[in-house]
Amino acid sequence: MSPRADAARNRSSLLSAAVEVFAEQGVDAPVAEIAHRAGLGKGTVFRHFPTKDDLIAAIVLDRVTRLTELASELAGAADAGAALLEFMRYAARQRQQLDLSFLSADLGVEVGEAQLRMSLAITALVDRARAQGALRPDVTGTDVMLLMCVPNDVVKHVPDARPDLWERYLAILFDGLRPEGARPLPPF
Amino acid sequence: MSPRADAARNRSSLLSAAVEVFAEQGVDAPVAEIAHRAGLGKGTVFRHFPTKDDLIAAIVLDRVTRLTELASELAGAADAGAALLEFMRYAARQRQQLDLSFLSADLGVEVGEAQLRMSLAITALVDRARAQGALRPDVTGTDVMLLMCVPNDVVKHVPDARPDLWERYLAILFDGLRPEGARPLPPF
DNA sequence: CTCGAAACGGACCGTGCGGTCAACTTGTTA
DNA sequence: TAACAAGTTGACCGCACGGTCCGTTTCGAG
Repeated sequence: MSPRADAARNRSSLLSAAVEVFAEQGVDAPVAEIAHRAGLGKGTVFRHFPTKDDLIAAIVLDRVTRLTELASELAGAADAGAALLEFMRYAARQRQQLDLSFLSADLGVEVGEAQLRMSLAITALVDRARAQGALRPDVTGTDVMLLMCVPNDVVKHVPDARPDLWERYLAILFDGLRPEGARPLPPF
Repeated sequence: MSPRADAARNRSSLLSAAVEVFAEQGVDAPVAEIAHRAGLGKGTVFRHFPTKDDLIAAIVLDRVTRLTELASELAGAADAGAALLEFMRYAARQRQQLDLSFLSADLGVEVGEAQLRMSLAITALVDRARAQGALRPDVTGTDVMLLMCVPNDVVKHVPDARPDLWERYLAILFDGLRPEGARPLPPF
């Protein structure tokens, strides 16, 4: 049986509302607020997502999937270094709109598998960029995956920052990933 | 009137216990746990620190002050670049032991002033390093202050990481701050 | 040693949250 | 349109936390 029409509509309303509310108030925002924003009752939220973490997981899954798709598309670009930079820009923009850490906090197996797929796609991108000499030889896909959240995390600490301030720190970070003048790295 | 001897002792026990507990469980750890760890009653915590935030502020104040002192000492070093790197290493180690963000979250004026003093000391260090050609021309003290938390924040996302993994990301970051091969930075 | 003030302890209170449930409404299908 | 399953609702529950309060203990000055 496919879900009832209104149920499907409400589910997606809830997801939109959750993204909005989490963006404004952080993930600690009460579930009731999300329900209200979607014009629904609190019980409905729990009908669609048995637990608040399940709701968060659904959002994270969507975002991780998008990132994976972009990384895969970019894998064929001629200039892998430029492609990687574009990927990191997209990730930063996505994270600027809603800051959810999708790395820690084990949310279910489904998200875990999606994270793994993303990790693979990023590693492919990084490997090509490194092979083309756009990255220092000792940097890995895992490094990039960990570092790609940095620009937003940094900017979060400055109040009233211009919305594109993260570009500045992405630039510094990316210069640190380049081969020019790179000192050998401590081991993983 | 100076405080009673046992009161002073208990106050410092509470601070130690709070550092321990916050390090293990994060700042959301219940106050009762801290009291228990110090072998005291919950009421005693609130006698010394009217609010949980006041307790956190006391810890932050201590750590910011230490950083400021170190930065001041290092200001006279011959190699300002090396001095700055050492400063960032100390900051990372301190933050590894207990991860408290002392940048956001306005904790009282006292902490605010201490943050300002630290900002000044770091800027002095950075200015000297830049003048010596150890840093790219367009990087500022504020940049470094924002970025010095990065290595720990990154490592936080990887479970079971070797305790000195932050060194790797500090190295990448610092290479990004160096003048070699630096692209011009987007504005502040 | 005495005694008052300072410090302590932990039962207690209010609040806000995630999650439940049983009565009610609505979409769908035959 | 009848009738049932699917969906919705918001009052309700339990819990955990920050903070209060007052009876009790302890320090230390005289």
